[in-house]
Amino acid sequence: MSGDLDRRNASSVHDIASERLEAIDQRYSPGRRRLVDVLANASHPLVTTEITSATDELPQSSVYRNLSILEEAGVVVKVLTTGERAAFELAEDLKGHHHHLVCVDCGRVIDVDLPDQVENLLSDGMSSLVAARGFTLIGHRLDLMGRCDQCSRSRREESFSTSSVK
Amino acid sequence: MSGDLDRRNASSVHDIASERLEAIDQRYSPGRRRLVDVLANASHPLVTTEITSATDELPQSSVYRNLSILEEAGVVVKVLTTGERAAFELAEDLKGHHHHLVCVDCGRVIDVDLPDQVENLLSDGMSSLVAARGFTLIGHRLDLMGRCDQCSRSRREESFSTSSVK
DNA sequence: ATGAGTGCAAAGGCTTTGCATTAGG
DNA sequence: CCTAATGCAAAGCCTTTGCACTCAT
Repeated sequence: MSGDLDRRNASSVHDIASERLEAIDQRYSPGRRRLVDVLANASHPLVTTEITSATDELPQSSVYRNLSILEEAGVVVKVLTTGERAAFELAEDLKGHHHHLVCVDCGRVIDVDLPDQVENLLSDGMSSLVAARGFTLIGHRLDLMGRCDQCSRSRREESFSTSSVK
Repeated sequence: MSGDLDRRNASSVHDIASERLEAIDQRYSPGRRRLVDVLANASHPLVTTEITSATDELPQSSVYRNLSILEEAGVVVKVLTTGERAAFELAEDLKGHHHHLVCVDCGRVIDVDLPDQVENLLSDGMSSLVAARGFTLIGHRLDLMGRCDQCSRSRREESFSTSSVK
């Protein structure tokens, strides 16, 4: 289901992005290419502020506008993790199928891969279950929620200083 | 990990909500009770507009403010589904552990339960994987993405009218 | 009476849109 | 040349906040 698509090299990402934009009559402009570049090099979904600061030659409006177009073209997807601002990453078939490991305290997100066994269970294994609800299964989104080392540590320190208050 | 907690009856939900608010020195006011009621009767996470229309005796500000307090108390959680507005549902231990079936076209969300086999795999089975990344596993969030009957149907109709354009 | 909770309205912040300018085909 | 893409600024929309009023303790 993923396989060879998981190992897109940098150039093919741009090629595909270009193709998909063409498919909806859009150009692969320098600004859009820049956005794809930034997202391709990120190891986690980026919120708009991260994107604008990483590409500060691009004005906010262009970032938002092009992100929206890239999303429409199926090049990027909007992902929602901790509950604050929207974040973006490359579409699954460009970035490779993966999941997120989210720190419930600081909101940090790390990309992770799951064993094939789990992936198969979540794709093939669930199709009948969703069919019973009148749905056709297309994919899944799994976030593993936890606490990162750093946050675990500061939590421990807190417990030391404050006995039980707050 | 869930078990008996999964079958909260209506009264215990309010009892627990009351307890948790007390725990952070907040009252279980009528407005807050109303919000819990609405969320308890929902079969899917509600966006704020759904909540305000369901409880139109409550002004927006109270809805937001109380939702925020209920969240702080651990009575409700903010969930993010398709990528637009924030939605709310009762906390896992009040509503029971479950997952979401999301229509990628219309954004409709339905609550679903997964087989124990899958749940176990996602909880116990993944802890070592996340530990390798320096995380302590707390839980998981799984959305099954698909297309609902209704959207599948309108999609088929589209294909009839337009040959391949757009 | 005293403080929490409420409601209205205004402010805030992220996101979108209008419009004139620039650039690619 | 003509349309798409860009940049700036203004507008929009969801959400938060200030402040006075009401209710419960």
